[in-house]
Amino acid sequence: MSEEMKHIEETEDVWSNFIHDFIEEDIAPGGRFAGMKVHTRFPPEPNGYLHIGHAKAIYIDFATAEKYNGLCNLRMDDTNPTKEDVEYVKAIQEDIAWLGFSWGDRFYYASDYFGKMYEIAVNLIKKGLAYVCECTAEEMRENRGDLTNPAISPYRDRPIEESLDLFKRMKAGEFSDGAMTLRAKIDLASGNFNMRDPVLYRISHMHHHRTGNEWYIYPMYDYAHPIEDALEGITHSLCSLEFEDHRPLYEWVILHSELQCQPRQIEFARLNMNHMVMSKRKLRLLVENNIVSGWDDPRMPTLSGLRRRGYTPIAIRNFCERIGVSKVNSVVEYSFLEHCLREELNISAQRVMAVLDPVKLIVTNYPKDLVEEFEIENNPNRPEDGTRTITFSRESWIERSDFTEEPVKGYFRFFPGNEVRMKTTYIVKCTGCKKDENGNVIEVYGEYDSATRGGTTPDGRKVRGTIHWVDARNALNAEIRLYDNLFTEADPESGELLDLINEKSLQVLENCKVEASVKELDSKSSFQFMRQGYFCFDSQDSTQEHLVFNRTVSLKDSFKKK
RNA sequence: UGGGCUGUCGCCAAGCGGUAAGGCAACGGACUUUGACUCCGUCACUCGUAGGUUCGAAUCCUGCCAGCCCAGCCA
Repeated sequence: MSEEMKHIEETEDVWSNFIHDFIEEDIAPGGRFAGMKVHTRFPPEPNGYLHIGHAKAIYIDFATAEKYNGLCNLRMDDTNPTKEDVEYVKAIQEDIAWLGFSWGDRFYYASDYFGKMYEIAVNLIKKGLAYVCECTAEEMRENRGDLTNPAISPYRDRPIEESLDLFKRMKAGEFSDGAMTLRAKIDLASGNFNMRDPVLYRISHMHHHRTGNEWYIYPMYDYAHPIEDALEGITHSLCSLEFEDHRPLYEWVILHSELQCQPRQIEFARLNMNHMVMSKRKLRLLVENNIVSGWDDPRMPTLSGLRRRGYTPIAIRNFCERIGVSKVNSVVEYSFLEHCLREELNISAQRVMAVLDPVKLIVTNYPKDLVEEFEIENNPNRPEDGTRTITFSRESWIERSDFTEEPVKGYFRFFPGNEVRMKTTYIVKCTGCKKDENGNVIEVYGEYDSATRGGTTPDGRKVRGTIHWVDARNALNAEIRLYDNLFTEADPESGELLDLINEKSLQVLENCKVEASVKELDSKSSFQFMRQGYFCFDSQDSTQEHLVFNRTVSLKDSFKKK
């Protein structure tokens, strides 16, 4: 079997969904796109940062093209100057590239096609398929009819020449915003409101981030999108479910535009997740009100926020792949995203030892001036990642929760009389502790067994507990930040903005102790924090004193009472 | 109320007339120099519901029920 065949077989094993069924039907002999290369597009409006919900759409658009050895374009859908800004364009490109998808040299703007769209509109008027309407927004609303009554349009039968003249003058900027619109002449009685003579063009004297003040009229999504797709030779225009009702209009525009390419629109359900808010409007409010530090605040569900929180592109892509594609309005559990990260980090993350809540351990029978070096693997799952050297001496920092005076049944870490393995070094027997006047443990004492170097037991005795630790002589003091989603489960869509903030989404742990080797590791690496989960450096603020604990990965209590 | 769409395990999701894949979560257990990871086991006699067609239905037909989307000069 050739590599290519193998690849195809593998990808087919991974997913199969209704979109593929349509595509396969289309590219099969005799199909709508027989013999053509599958061509998709991802068309964000540059009015905000991309979030995990967009990742699903990006994945579907790009991975579907990849699966059929086709192409996927990246296009800024910038047909509404009142909402868009260049600031977002770069961020969008960066996030998609970060996910590992490439649009090659096919980066476009809808605004590139304004001229062609205008020509097509003129032609529509000439064919009697569009007319200039002078209804105000209110009149339009009043005339729209309702579920059972058809719409009314007083300007519908305006002579072609008159519409042509008016439309040209609209373009020339003769009329003020809202004075008139260009409308398609379709069906005022349609049960589908999108077909009740939809607006094709509106007047706006606003400055456009790319075309400046060249245009006074801007095309509506329903008119612009099919033309953009057709001009780019898109075969499959994949979008979310709320556009199902727009498909007849999409097809109407394609048909009457008389363009060569006739793309097929296919809709899928957008991503919903518990514990996360995907509303761009709300995310923007958080940023504008400085409730978060920016779109890339690690508590945000944006791709840039998730990136700073330690998420990797592979984890997010795997997630998108495994949630599948369907037309069911579903809510994916956040734990599934966490799983995908954990799964990837377990393979790729470089390990390092750290103590979040330190208490000192003194090995009383260990020579005062002795320092021993040990080699420890960077990643037990991947020996090729090599080892690093750590030191061990008389005093170490251990986790406060790794010692107790009164062990519950099943507890097998430090308690007086119990032996514990300090990872990679020795087996240490707990001999007691020292407390302050309030009864808080301030030091733990133990005696090591020099015959157990490397953590082995020559006599074969079993030692169940193995703990992580950091040499007190050279430990780095660190502030570790635990990040979680900004939003709570509580009714994210209806609550007030401030009510949605989860105060526990950022916890700062001071006085954490991290092993000295950290300064030599790449600041973009993820690290596994023993027994607790993973943490990583914040790629925006990667000083050695600032580690970001990846809260997304299991903070569940690892010790279960039995 | 008109139009469109959807209902398979707590959550995703295969299935396309031949007798319910898989993943997440959960729960047992094994293993373990991370109580992690890994592994192994349990977890839908049933596919929104009521009928019908069929030797046979989650899959076809009909009715009903539930949910989502649409009356922006937003996308």
